[in-house]
Amino acid sequence: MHKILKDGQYIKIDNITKNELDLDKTLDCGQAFRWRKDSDGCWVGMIKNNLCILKQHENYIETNITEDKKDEFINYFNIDMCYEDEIGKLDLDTYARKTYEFSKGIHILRQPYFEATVTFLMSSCNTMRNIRNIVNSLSEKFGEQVETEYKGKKYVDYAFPTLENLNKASLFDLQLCKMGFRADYLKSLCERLSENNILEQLEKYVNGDTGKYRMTIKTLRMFKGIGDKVANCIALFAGHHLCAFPIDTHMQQIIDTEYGGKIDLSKYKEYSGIIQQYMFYYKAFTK
DNA sequence: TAACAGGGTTATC
DNA sequence: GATAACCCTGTT
Repeated sequence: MHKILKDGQYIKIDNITKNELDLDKTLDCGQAFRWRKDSDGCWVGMIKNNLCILKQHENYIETNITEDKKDEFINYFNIDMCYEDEIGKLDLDTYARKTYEFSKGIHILRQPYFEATVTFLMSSCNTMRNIRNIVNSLSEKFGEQVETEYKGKKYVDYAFPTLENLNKASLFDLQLCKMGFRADYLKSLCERLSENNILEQLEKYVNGDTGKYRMTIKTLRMFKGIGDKVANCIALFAGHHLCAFPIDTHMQQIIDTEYGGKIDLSKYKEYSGIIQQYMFYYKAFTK
């Protein structure tokens, strides 16, 4: 079992391999769109307002995270859960087992609600590359710039915009970020959240039971541009409702070809969302 | 090189 | 249940 140790002024996750937490897969599997890998093989990205630098080694993960930020780091990467124990123990059907073997190392992140909601609002009828361009553009225009230095190298990034700042943007400003028809959805989202920040309520439902999951989906679907698929993505990647099972065209294809058009999620216990991500990753990255 | 199709969906007829 | 809303990319 891994441990969080001090490594000079920073912390490192010790005794952890790619089988448990694989940064490449986790940060590039379509759940988050703002992380980038630099020329030294470090993953660079923002956790709230902190610019994080992470590097995977064979038996540990190196970070620039200080002790006082430890808890939110553990929380973001769901390091508090051992996937090899939990998922490895499930009695999986053949296809699910195959996708698990291929995709293991993916952790489901706990992303901030506002960021995930905006991100997946941008995802409808869109490609990963476009989504990436849009959220980066939004961050550069409306997010706070953050700089840091690690091992003699300077890093610059932008925090995801706050609701307050994004709400100042006009429809035209938003359209400059190349989001097309989704600009209307985003404008409407910001306006409604400014009157009554419903997402703060949903924060209280993070990791919740099925009742709270249903409430989360119902609430999210009240916004323009959020249907069942997008709501489930947000519930899974921000709300950490691991039972959420977003069905896009790829997942529908898998259900049709591998499960005869209907899939029984109960066999995955409370972890169907994780299995969904394994299947999605398998389909996206094998050909 | 220009033209075109289609993509991780939703809202609205 | 069909259709259109946009920007980008790959293909021809």
